[in-house]
Amino acid sequence: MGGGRKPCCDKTGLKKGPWTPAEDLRLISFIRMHGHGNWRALPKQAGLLRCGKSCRLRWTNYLRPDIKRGNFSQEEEETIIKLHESLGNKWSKIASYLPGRTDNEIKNVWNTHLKKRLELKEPNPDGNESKESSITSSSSFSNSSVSYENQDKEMENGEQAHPGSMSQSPPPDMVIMGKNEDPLVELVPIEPSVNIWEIFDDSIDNEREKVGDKAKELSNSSSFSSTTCSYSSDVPNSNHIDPSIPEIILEIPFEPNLNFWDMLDDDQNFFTSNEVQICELEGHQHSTIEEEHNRDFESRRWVTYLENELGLLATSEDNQESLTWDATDQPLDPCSSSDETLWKAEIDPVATYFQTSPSSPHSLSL
DNA sequence: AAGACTTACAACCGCGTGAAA
DNA sequence: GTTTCACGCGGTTGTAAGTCT
Repeated sequence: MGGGRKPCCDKTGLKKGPWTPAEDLRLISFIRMHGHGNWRALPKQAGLLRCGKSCRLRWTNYLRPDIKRGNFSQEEEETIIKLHESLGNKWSKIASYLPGRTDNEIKNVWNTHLKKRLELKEPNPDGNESKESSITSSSSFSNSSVSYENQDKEMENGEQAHPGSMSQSPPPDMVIMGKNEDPLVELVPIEPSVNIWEIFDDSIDNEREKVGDKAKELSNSSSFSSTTCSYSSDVPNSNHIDPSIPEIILEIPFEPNLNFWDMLDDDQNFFTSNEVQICELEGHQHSTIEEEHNRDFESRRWVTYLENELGLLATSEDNQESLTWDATDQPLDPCSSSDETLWKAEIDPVATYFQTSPSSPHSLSL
């Protein structure tokens, strides 16, 4: 055969540029349901107008559940510097020593911060680096830092780190860095990540629980997210699509202006405020357990709302069948009285969130 | 206040490589 | 053994956001 290298895919008609929330959602839900055994075929199966490469990149660099977002710690930066000394520009190799960090992210950090810092340091090795290093460690991620703190507190309150992240890693608060053969063995703290999977997991798992035979396997835990553990093992890495898993990702219209990332980024505030309103309406007290309960509830409702906004709920009969959990099944939560109206009324002001710019994870770092 | 400039990072592109046919 | 396919990697680019003047 031969004839030179073929392009990775037929680019005609394919979308390029920033991903929209709808695309993200579609990709996430598809991978969540079917895994990503074949990136080339994935966009077609998922109904995405992207090439497989683009999907893979988006997933591995941004949407993967074990991505740790936010600023690089001093330890991480030092690790990168050391590893770069010995490995050079082997970003993926370096990334393998930094759980939750992607090669792309590390590459960017190196090119934007660390390289410059080292260049600055070299002529004056005695110079104090603390000032420079603070550029990356503290400059641009205040919001996510706050979220980390919140999550830390939540975990102190007994909630486990999201099991979907770092599923292959040692205990969530600390991991042994480095492989056996490598001299670079360090302990690097792993911060819990701001994780949209806490939302997606819950909603999607709920759907599976309610419509599929897999339900019983998944729903035997009393805690909210513990059934969603070990994402990476949860996602089948094969081409096989389990016919028993209901298809729920089919008809998401592309809405480039939806900005659910902002909401996700802001979910602390967002959910809290709505939580307060709803619970005030319904006379709930704010015990810790109830807060968790309510937040989970709001998360689910928000996803429902999002799906509704995206047209996911009402586009195909099949989908509808599998997506009626919020309307036909028993309430998801004691707080829920199936008052979609109330929910929409509460949420509508937030809909303005959806109408600004295309989604950008930047907001995480602002 | 507005334009210019800089920074940070998501995304794209092309190539290398291993597996399968 | 050769060819093709698919994936992953590293370099580069585009652009939004932030800062400076």
